[in-house]
Order: sequence, then structure tokens, then C-alpha cells
Amino acid sequence: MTDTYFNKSAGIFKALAHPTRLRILHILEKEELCVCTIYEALDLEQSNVSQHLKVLRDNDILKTRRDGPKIMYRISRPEIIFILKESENFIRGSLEDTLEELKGEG
Amino acid sequence: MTDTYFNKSAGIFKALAHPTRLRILHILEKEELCVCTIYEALDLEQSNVSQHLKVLRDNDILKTRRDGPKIMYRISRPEIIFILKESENFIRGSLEDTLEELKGEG
DNA sequence: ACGTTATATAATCATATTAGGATATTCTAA
DNA sequence: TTAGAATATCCTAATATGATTATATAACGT
Repeated sequence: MTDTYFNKSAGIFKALAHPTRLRILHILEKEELCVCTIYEALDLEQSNVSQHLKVLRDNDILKTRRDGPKIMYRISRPEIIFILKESENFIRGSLEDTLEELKGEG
Repeated sequence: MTDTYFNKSAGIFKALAHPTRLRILHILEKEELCVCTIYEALDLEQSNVSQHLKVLRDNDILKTRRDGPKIMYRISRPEIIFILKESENFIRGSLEDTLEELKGEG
């Protein structure tokens, strides 16, 4: 594993490390959407969403396509979905662990 | 998906979003290690490593066990390994995509 | 109790990130 | 070519993060 690999990898995780960006990815899991739909769906400022989209784009997590006046965003690769799913599993699993431990102590 | 879920999930990714922490996880993939081994292996300050370990612990990514004077660290759950592997696949995949695109343009 | 080793915490400073508002760019349609 | 819609960028203040140095805690042997 090289130094640049760890940097790049850290960049991916940093891009994923924001609730708003995760919410964006969540609604993009189902379908490709334009910016306007995204910020309306999440009830956020357009400029704010645009900045978050840039972070995701810069890290190749999202791809874009122009459709007339709109820019359509989509998740670039299935690995992203897998990562999100595994993090969900992780959270569920470690929650269950914690409950087990509490039971053991009680 | 709740608000707190996205916050927690973002916390996980934030914890993973640093090259040093990824390097720590990389050497912990193979075996449980004490702090001293980790900071020597990575050639880093002990206090610095200790702080990074705390971030990982606070997010339930690492678990600890005392062994005499040493504290042994290990990865808490297999999902973490899966996430790291998928991010590796992602990076490789999007690199290949980029090469394809360059070929298409040439 | 004392010294040693292993680890954690605190304080500080420099840098990065975020939200929100304002402005700029890009495209479409007329 | 201009108006208007969609998106991106710039600016600023508040907050978060990271590395370093110094200090504190915990376990062990004597």
C-alpha cells in the first residue's frame, strides 16, 4: 500500500463524511437527479448542495450529465452503494454488540 | 433513514478519513497490536497515534483489551474490512474508467 | 512507596471545512 | 442577443481538525 493510495482512500472517506452528502447519496441510490430536485428534496440552500456535490464529484463518487439546462447527477460506481450498505451493517452490528454487553453486565 | 443515522454514519466515515488512521487499520487487519508496535511501525509520535486511536475507538471501529501494561487494539467488526476493501475496488475501478475515457478521447 | 514502561489527555497553534449570502456562469428559448 | 432558469463559484464568519509539546494516568517490578 502506497502513501498516495492512503491519501486517495482518505479522500473518498472524507467525501462521504458529511450527513448532507450521505443524504444526497441516499436519494441518488434510486435514481439520477438534477441539482434542483436534490436541494428541494433535502430542503437546503442551492449553493450549499452545489458545494457538497462538488466534493462528491471531485472524488469521482458522482458523475454528471447535462440534460438541457439541468445537470443530472448519478452515483458513479456500485462500490459506493456497497460501502454505504456495509456502513449500515456496521452500525447495526455494533449497536447489537452494545446491547449484548449491557445485558451481560446487568 | 433518520437524521441521527446519517450523523452516525458520517462519523464512521470521518473516522476513516485520515491516511494515518487508514494505515493503522491496514496493519491491524492482520493482527491485534499494542500502541507501541503501531507507532513504531508507522514511525509516528506516540501521542499522535494515541489520538488517532481514540477517534477510531470512539466510533467503535477499534476495540481494546489490556494485556499487562499494554493496551491491545483490534478491529471491532468485519464490516470495517469490507468497507476498506470496497474503497480499494472503487479506486481501482474509477482509475480504470479514467484510462478508458482517455483512450476514447485520444 | 519509587522508578520504569506504556498509554492517554490537555493545551496550543495552524489549517481546513461549513453554511449562507451574493455574484457569476452556462444553457435554452424566443 | 437578450431574458430567465439552473448551477457554480466567491466571500466571510464560525467551527472542526491535526501535529506538537508537555503532562497525567495506569500497571508492573523492586
